[in-house]
Amino acid sequence: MLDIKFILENQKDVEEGLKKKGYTKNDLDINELIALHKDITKLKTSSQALAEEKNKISNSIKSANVEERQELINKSKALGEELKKEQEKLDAEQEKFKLLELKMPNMPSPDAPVGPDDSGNVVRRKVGEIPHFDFKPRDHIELMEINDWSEMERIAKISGSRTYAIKNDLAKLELAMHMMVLDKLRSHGFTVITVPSISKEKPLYGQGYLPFSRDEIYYMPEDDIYLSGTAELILNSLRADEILQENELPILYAGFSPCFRREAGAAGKDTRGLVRVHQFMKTEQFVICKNDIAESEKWHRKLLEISEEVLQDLELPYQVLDVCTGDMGAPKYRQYDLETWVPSQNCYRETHSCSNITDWQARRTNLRYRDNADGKVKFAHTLNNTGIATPRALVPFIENHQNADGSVNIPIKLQPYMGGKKVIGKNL
RNA sequence: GGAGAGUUGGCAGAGUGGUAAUGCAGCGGAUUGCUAAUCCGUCAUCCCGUUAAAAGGAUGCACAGGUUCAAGUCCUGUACUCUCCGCCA
Repeated sequence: MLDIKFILENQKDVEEGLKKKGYTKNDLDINELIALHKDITKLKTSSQALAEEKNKISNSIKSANVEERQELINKSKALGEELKKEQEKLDAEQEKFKLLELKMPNMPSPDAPVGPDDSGNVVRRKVGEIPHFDFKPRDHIELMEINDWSEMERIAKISGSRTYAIKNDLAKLELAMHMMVLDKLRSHGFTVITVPSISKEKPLYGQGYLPFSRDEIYYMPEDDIYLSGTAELILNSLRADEILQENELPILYAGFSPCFRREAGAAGKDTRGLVRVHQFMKTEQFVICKNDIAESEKWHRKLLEISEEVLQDLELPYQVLDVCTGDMGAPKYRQYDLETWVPSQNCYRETHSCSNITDWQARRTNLRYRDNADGKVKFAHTLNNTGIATPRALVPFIENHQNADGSVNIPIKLQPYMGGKKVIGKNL
């Protein structure tokens, strides 16, 4: 959500920002928004004048004598009727305004690459060496089969497509990765928190999932409840409607939760294996900081650095993608994706997504803090990044670390979380 | 699932249908000076207005309705919190 005052004062910049994000006038016309705002202001002024008059009369009734009293009551009643009509008009206009306002994307950073879609994304750097195998490497599905690590076919009959069941050391590995990342985040000052995977509707608007991508979300009508696609949803609303003290900031959360996605738009993509499933586990990094672009950009770099560290600890080759304006989602100001090398696909696949949302979400959740310098109440900035998401992260992990016999090496940083094991596999 | 109690500003906490007390914290100012105290203003959103302020006004007591000239206060519904009972990993 953008401040209407900002839109009024920077109309050209906002139009430019919308264009960069790939919006046309048909998608979203800010002139419509501005016209509505003008109407609303007019209606407010006239209805407030009416309310003022009515209040004056009402307040005089108490001390009026019997003769005057009935006349004043009648007058006030008449004004009340008039006011009600004005109010109804105002409410209708405001409702329209709100709907439009919720559709307004965040303005992209001037530093973000400009492009229409993922073709405009820019690789900033590649880290780690792509492995060269002196044997024919297996893909993660074969590796799971020969090591007795999964029940993919059986579980599909029970839970449907895009689900997974993994077992033995691979199941342990999944949890070990989360434990490692949670410990790392704790050492960086994050508060470890496990959060629900169910949510009411309002937080989805707060995050900016709605009104944009309803198709992606599981909904349970009997309870009017949604399944969360990420802990970001919950963490973003955890402090909603609060006015924090500046010295409480930054707030750093390391949130762990099962995550659910319908993958409605992904039919045919990644149908086999662990890359794209309806239910997964994610450890999420979430930051609430001051309304200061230098400050939130600092945290943006920090979050990216932490997830790069995670991939380095897991000894996985990856690249840092600077996501372009047309490919980043509506809430984002700047977005970096980390893509990790997947040998069987001979390409990098997204495993982390690191975003600076500035105050766009905080306006939607009404999350504010009192600034120490001027005592004013301001909207906070929020940021989020993946810590680790499984089972997707297991795909590059077992493929990159595989041996000729199908066993998989465990990097040294992860070994403590695997009971000291250096290698896992059936024949060990 | 059942019974009862509750929800007032950043926090604490009054409020019997007639302009939301008071204290603490924050911010601004004044004053005295001795490391702090005192006093005044401000301290949720919006309108009008202004170079910027000030002054003025509207709204705001969990949310949504209703009754009334007038609702924090009365009525209805919903959400949430607490206590007890039931069920339960």
